[in-house]
This record gives sequence, C-alpha cells and structure tokens, in this order.
Amino acid sequence: MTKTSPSSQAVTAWARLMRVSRQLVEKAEDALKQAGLPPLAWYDVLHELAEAGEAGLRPFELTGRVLLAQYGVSRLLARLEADGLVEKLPVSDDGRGQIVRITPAGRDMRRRIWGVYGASIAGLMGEKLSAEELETLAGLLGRLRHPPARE
Amino acid sequence: MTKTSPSSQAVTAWARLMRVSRQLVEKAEDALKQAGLPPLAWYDVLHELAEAGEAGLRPFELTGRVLLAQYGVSRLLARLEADGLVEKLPVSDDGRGQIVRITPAGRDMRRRIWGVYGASIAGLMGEKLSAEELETLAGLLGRLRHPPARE
DNA sequence: TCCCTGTCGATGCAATTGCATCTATATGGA
DNA sequence: TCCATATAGATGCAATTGCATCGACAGGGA
Repeated sequence: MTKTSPSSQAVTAWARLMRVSRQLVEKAEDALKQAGLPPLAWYDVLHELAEAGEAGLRPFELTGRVLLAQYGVSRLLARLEADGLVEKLPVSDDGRGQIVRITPAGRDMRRRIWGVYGASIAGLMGEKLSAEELETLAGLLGRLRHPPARE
Repeated sequence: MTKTSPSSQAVTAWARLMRVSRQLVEKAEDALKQAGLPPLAWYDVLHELAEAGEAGLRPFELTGRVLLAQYGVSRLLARLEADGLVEKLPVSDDGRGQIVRITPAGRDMRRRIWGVYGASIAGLMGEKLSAEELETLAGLLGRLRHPPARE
C-alpha cells in the first residue's frame, strides 16, 4: 500500500522541482526563440538521430527516447522532413514502418541549436552549482525516475 | 560574460532535470485525470487563493505566483468562476481590477484534488528519497531559481 | 483640465496539442 | 489458408495555448 499523505520535505522538494524546472525550460526556450531557432523538442529529436548515425531510427524508437507522444513524434518528423532536416526511408522487413535518418542540414541545425542551448545550460546550471553539486543533483533526480530504471 | 559551453556535469544534471520533471508531472496529471479531477494548474490557483483567505487576490498577483501567463490566469479564472469555485469582486480603489476569492465549493475542490495530488507526491517523491535527501534536493533546486531569489 | 503613458484584464485568431480513430501491415493460431 | 488480434504511423477534430492587441481605467506632468 502506498502512503497517501506526503511529508513536508516531499512537498517542498516537489514544489521546487515543479517551479524550477518550468522556469528553466522557459528560459531556454526563450533563448532559442530569440535566436530565431526552433524549440527544444526539435533538438531532442535531432540529437537522438545524430547519435543513431547512418542507421537511423524507427519513429517508435524515438517515441520512447524523447518525451513526446506517438502523434507528436509523427507530426514533428513531418515538419523536420519538410524542412529537409531528416529523411524517411522505407524499411524492407516491415512494410508498415520507416527509417528516419538525419541529413547534413539536420546536423547543421543541431549544431546551431546547441550553440544557444548549451550556453543556456551553462548559464542556468553550470554557473549556479559546482561540479560536485551537479553530480549530487543528478544522482538524486535519477532516483526519482519512472520507471526506477536501468542506469 | 557568460560561459558558452556547459560542463558534462551540467549537461547530465540538466538532462535528468528535464526528463524527470516531465515524467513526474505527467504521472501526477494522469492520476488526477483518472480520478476525474481537474489539472494541476487548477490546484495551484485554488491553493494560492485558499492561502490568501477572505482578502482574496488580484489576478495580477496570481500571475506572479503560479507559473502561468497573464492570459492563462485570465482564462483559468473565468472557468473557475463558471464552475462556482471562485468569485470575482469589484475593487473600490482601482476601477480596472477585481478581487478573486475562493468559495466554499472551491475549498472543497481543493481538498479533493489534494487527496489525489498529495498521494502522488508521496508516492513519487516521499517513497524514493529520505527526508534528508529531499532537503538536499530542495536546497540544490533552490539555488537554480530565476531570479536567484529571496529566501 | 487635458493628454500621454502605463497597467489591468479580456479576447480574436492562429498554432499547437490531445484524443480518438483510421489505414496498412505483421503475426500467430485454427 | 484464413481470420483474429496486435503494432506502426498518420490524421480529423476538438480543446488548449500563445501571441498580439484591445478597451478600460490610473497616474502624472504641462
């Protein structure tokens, strides 16, 4: 049976987590928008595809990695393809599916987004906490993951 | 001048923060939805208004406290009023404004949401980390706030 | 008093998101 | 083989959100 009433420490930590995470996302998104760059979700997808390399990824694999619903991935990929940042290839052994691969233009866009996004991260996190504190934070957050997770 | 390239620790902590916070919000929202209750934003507003008591709050004060844009507050208050959870009163010394006050039905709704929301917090945070760890987490998150903040 | 500028709150419209469902293909069992 | 069920991905429609702007009033200076 699960406890139904949270401790005061849990409530405080929860409130901070909610507030701070939303503030930081907002800051990072603002910086991108101001630079005339697409939103963070685009970066996430381009990043995953860049890591996947020439082999590419199936859309359903992406759905698992970025925190986006299936229809969100479908629509985002449509936009990325329309902008020439990714390409869709048929896959031989499954007629329903496709392979999505990042294009050179996509890699370039990823780099440009990172220029701004990375600077935001440095300013919002790197300047506020020491390397040790950041590791502590990451460790604690890791233990809150759902599902409890593979390291 | 601000650093433009984040440390690996900063990137890891950032990624965890983004992922975990979104997962937890999603879990909490799902629980509310499944219980047939309104979303978290409703709770935030009802909570602030409950704390403000009979004096109520001006909408622009709410805008500052909950992380919602001005038009978001305006529209949410319209819905809450339509549902009888809050009431809007004219304010004598400022003809543009209004005072928003929670109603008994609003207090009741807040309690009902808390029954589910509090249980989510207990399950998602209280069960995963000790009281000390929660305090550490809250402390670290607090130092990431924007603006750097009044304690 | 009369503007000019600023703030409060609301809203029209476009873009985005969520939900439900659809089509197409795969897979396994009778 | 044929059917029932499951999975991949797309999409119509409704609800929500963001952006820009509006109307109403406040506050100050000339």
